[in-house]
Amino acid sequence: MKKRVRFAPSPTGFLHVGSAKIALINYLFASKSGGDFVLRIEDTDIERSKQEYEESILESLDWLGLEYDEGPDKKGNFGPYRQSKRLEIYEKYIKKLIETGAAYPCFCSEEELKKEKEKCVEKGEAPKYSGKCRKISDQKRREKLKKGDDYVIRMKVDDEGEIKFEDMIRGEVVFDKKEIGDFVLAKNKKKPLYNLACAIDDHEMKMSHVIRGEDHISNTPKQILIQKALGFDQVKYGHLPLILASDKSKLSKRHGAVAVSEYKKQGFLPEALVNFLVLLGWSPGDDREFFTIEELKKEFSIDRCKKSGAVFNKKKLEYINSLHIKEARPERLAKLLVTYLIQEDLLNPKQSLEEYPPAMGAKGLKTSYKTKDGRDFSFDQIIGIAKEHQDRIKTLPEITEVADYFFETIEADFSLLQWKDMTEDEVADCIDKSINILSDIKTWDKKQVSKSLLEKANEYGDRGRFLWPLRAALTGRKNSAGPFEVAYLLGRGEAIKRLKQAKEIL
RNA sequence: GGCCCCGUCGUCUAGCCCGGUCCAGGACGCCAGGUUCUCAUCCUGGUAACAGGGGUUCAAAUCCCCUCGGGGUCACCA
Repeated sequence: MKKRVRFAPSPTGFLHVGSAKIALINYLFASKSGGDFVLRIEDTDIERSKQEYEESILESLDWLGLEYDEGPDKKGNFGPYRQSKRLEIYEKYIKKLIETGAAYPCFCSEEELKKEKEKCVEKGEAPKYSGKCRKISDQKRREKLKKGDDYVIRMKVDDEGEIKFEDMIRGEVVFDKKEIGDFVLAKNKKKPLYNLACAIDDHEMKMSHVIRGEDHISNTPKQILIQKALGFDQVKYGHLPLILASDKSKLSKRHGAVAVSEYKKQGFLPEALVNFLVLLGWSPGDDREFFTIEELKKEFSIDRCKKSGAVFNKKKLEYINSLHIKEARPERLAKLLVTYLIQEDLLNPKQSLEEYPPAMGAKGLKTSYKTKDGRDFSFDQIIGIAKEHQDRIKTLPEITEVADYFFETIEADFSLLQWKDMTEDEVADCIDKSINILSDIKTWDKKQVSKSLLEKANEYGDRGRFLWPLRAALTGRKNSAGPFEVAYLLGRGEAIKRLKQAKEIL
């Protein structure tokens, strides 16, 4: 039978990396076997659910590349995919549960319940509803209902027996029924609560497996009880360990960045986050660590998921990110980097209307760039910079620190230009030679620039005597990419200009 | 506190099911060295763990029991 799994976030916040991992595992589980991956929005709590959160969750999922087959913005045979649009379905089942006697209305006030609970806690027992309203006679119940008394709907759970289920990750898990108590199914017939809606939807949407976080493990017996009362087939469950903060507690906002969107902003690549997340609790069984999503789709197996929680280690994320940056296509990287360069004001985009020849009759928007110090800068140059820095940055925004000299005026003094014990004359001579070489190059391409400069450098016993002053004059920095590449990417005009400028201060 | 879950280097993990090949392998981090005009990359080496205690066995990280430790959950939230 075709596997069907779901990711069921509630739109009460941005997509948390922990939730993202759950979504990812579901996605991979489905992909591996050609099954379906469904997105269901659990917005039964209308107070806390927000449209903007739903949108951001969808956006994050899209960014991560976790495409779902069915969902609120996709077609599907089991919709609607928002619980707030499925109220009639729940109502139907609530009626059925009451009719069959599996559930009953409870008229206890919240204050009453609170007192009862306090008593339990005092006695050192687990707080549990007394079952008081179970004993109300049919007649009295009808009267109260007629009178319009406030009530909630509770599930009848006897004290006898236990609920067992075979967890895909943990093996057999057993709960004593007497620990559960008569839990609330719905605030009223039109306001279902989580466990009810979830159990019904998992059945109605034909889920074969439910893979979710460990924090749901204690909800599982309740949902099984509902499914049994309604005569549903039992779903297979799997509870994944939580992502932990460095203090080993559940990773939450107080620990720092938790939203997927924040990691996007911080300059992590989606495939890197995915790669990192999957490694939190899963391994292929050998020493491989680098995976693309496509590889994971083939390689992933739920049997290899660990039971214990894993600490979110940002250093490792950065490392994984650096690996994926190295692998990324320079064109793509350049587009991504531009955002950060613009943000830091190193680059300014200029959009202009581009008119095609009248015969083609079209117009388009053309983007060109100017550097902070007002020079034209082409997208090809940015691609070159991306290529040159792919193995120098761990996250995208670092580009503004390591490549700023390409975009603004630089300053170099003698102490910077000097290599070891070189004199001012020697430095000046080296710069003169560089200017001549660059001026004489016929075709300005990377190979030619490198070759000509390297030939000269090799004439020195210590290449640094030529290369260091050159690079320092070009970049104004102690640390940077190599002089050939920088000279080439800067362009002949700017490179020579910078060299002449360096000479002036000598 | 009740219930449930978990426990291999600081962290992510392999090994555990099917005891010996494990005085425990890989990765991140950190430290040292090499390559390089510099930095980064890259390469080499080092650092560091079977939570503890009992069993079972010729042999235990691996099987059993107990203890300890950590986490999750106990809503008319999801």
